[in-house]
Amino acid sequence: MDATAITGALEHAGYRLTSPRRALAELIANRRGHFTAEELLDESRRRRLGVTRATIFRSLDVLADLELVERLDLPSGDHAFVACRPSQEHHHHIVCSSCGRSVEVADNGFDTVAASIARQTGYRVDLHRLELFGLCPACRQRA
Amino acid sequence: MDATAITGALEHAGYRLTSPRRALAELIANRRGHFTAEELLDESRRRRLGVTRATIFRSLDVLADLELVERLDLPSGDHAFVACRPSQEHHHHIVCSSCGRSVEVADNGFDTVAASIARQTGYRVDLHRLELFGLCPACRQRA
DNA sequence: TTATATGCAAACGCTTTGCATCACG
DNA sequence: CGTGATGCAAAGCGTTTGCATATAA
Repeated sequence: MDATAITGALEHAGYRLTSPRRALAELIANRRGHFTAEELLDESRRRRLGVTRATIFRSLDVLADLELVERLDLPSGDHAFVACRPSQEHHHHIVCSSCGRSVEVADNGFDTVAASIARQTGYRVDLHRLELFGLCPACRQRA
Repeated sequence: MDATAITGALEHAGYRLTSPRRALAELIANRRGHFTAEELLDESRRRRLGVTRATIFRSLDVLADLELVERLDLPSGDHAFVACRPSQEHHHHIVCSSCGRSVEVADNGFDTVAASIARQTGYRVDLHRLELFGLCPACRQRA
C-alpha cells in the first residue's frame, strides 16, 4: 500500500495536506495488518513524527469517511482499523486472527444472501457489516 | 421472549439463580429491540429492582457466553445487545435502524459465500460476524 | 488572509476491578 | 457451610472536546 494513495485521496476530497497527515499516511501505509489508534500514536512518538492523539483520532475519522480505512470490531471487543484501497466497490475484510493481516474480499455472492434475508424477514436491508476471521495462508503453514 | 428461558439456561449451565439475575432476566425478556447496559441500569433504578452496574455487566458477559444475548456493534459505533432464543444454531440478527427491533436470521446460504471466500483468499475461515441493518416491516409502512 | 487543522490537557462515557459482604445450593 | 455472586466506589482506558495557536491554500 502506498502513502500517496492516501494523501492523494485526501487532497482530492478537499482536505488540506498537512505534515501530520502526511506522516500518518505513511504510518498507515506501512502497516501490514490491522492497527489501533494507540499503535499509531506509539509509533509516532517513538519515531518523533509529532502526530498527536487528537490528530490521529480526527484523521482516522476522516479516512474512514473516505473509505481509505475501515473500522473493525475484533472478536475480542477491541476496535481496530485496516487500510483499504481507495475508491473500490463495497467490500469486506478477512482478518488473520494470528498475525492480523487482512485481505479485501469482494461482496460477490453476498447480495443473494441479503436478498433472501430481506424476503424472509420483510425488512428492507440498507446496510450490512461482514467481518471474517481466520488463519492466513502463511500462519496456516506455520501452525 | 420468556424470562424463564434465561433463568433456566443459567441454572442449567450451573450458575446460581440469584435475585439480581432473576430481575435482569425479566428486564431483558421484556425488551423489544436492542438495548444497552446503561438502559438496563436505568430501568433497574427506576423500578428499584436493585440490580447494580457491575452485576449488569458481569451478567451480560455470562449471558453472551451462553449465547442468550448477542453483542451488537451498531453502525453508530455504540455497543448494544439483543436477546436470542437459547440453544439455537449459529445465526445473525437483522436490526431495524428506526425502532431497534431485531429478528434472528438463519445462516442459510452464507456458508457458500464463506467457502468461496476461503477458496479465493486461501484463508481458513474460523469465525464470522454478520450484522444487517434496515427497516422492519412496521417502520417501512410508517415511513 | 482566512478557514482548516493541530496541540494540549482535561473531560467523557463505558466498562472493569478490588475487596468486603452476602446468600444460593 | 463454602464458594460463587453482589455492591460499592474507584480506577481504567479508549476516545472526544474546548480553546488558543499555527498553517495550508
